Amino acid sequence: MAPADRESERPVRADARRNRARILEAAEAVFAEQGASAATDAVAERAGVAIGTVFRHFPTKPDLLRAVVMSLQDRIVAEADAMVRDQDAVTALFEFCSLIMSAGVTHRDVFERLAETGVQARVSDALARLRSAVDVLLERARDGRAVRADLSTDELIALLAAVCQEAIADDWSEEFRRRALDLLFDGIRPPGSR
Amino acid sequence: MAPADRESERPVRADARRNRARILEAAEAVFAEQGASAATDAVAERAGVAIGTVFRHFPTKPDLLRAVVMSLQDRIVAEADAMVRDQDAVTALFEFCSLIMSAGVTHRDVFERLAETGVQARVSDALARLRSAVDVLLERARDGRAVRADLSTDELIALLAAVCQEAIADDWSEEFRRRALDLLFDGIRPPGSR
DNA sequence: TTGTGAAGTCGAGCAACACTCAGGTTACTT
DNA sequence: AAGTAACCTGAGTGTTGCTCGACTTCACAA
Repeated sequence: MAPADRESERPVRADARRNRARILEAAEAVFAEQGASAATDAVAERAGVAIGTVFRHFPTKPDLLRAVVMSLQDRIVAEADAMVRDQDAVTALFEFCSLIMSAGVTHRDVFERLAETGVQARVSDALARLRSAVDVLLERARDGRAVRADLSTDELIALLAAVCQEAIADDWSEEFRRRALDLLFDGIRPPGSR
Repeated sequence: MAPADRESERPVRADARRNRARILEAAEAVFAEQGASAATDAVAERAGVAIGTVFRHFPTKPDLLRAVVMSLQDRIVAEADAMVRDQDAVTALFEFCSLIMSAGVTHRDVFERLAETGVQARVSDALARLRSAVDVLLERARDGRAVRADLSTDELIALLAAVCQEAIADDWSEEFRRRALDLLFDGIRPPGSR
């Protein structure tokens, strides 16, 4: 019998893990500089590995691009998640939405260039990973009568994602972003609460 | 002196115009079947012309894809434009938004496949071409006290485009689409008008 | 320490694709 | 009918995503 079948899988070799990280880092830099249409060779060179290694870790180019997006989203998600834990006010939901939009617009150039090659960085995906956090915020807001009672988490996420996505795509100014959220929230508020 | 300098450009040759139309038609069919990553050869073959001809009319592949999108949008825009002229009720604005969303979702598969190669079929572009129509509808709605007075055409277009875009990307059901519009409009209505 | 095998790396090479261009063809003008 | 510019053709070029068999390195055990 195998000595240690914990997880039933052997641990990833150290050099492999190191190379993976290097490639990801290089890819982010290269794609940010030259756009998503940059050749994979460039990524390999910058990472200090051969082409084959890149394709071993990320079998296809979309896979690599997706990984870059995920790694970016991870940071945003972590940031948003931390914020939720700090805030306790009823307005936290609004602030949260505002933060998500700002974060998206900040990394706009990278998302934009990635989109050129057909890799969508869907805001709704990022928000889906924050579903439990949104749930908490929404329930608190409902209790505080800050939003209408019949609003579901799915609906909130969908609308927020929609506005966010467009804000990124069209590079809305901060003023315009705030105005959009205001309009959105006025519709979300319960009747007669203005 | 030139005999007829009307437009100062010679008319396009008949065969060229014919070929352009054929290529566009073929491209729409091929991309709908095989996705936007289909080779340009396939389009040329289907259109019954040589590769060079395709690239003469559409110098780059994104150009071709964009042209396909434009031709699709043209139909939707025409449909929406006709609707605006017929309707006269205050609810026309809502119906208009509903139509735009439906049209987008109907052609979802084509837009989706085009997006794979990085060609965005932006709803906001289509709406920008309908700006004057939206303007009319919005003014009517404002006069009828159906929307708040401080809502600008740009804001309306931006929000509508955002929701539409997401509806297409996430393939919202008709029920969900209606719900989203309801939420959006409740926020657009003037204070105390529910 | 040293042997062993699997996991990882390497990079020349292949296939597919976007795009070019020199030469032949066709549609308009006079 | 003749001239000419626009148009079409399709083999060819350069680039890119990806493969694969030979080689190397790590992890673990004896």
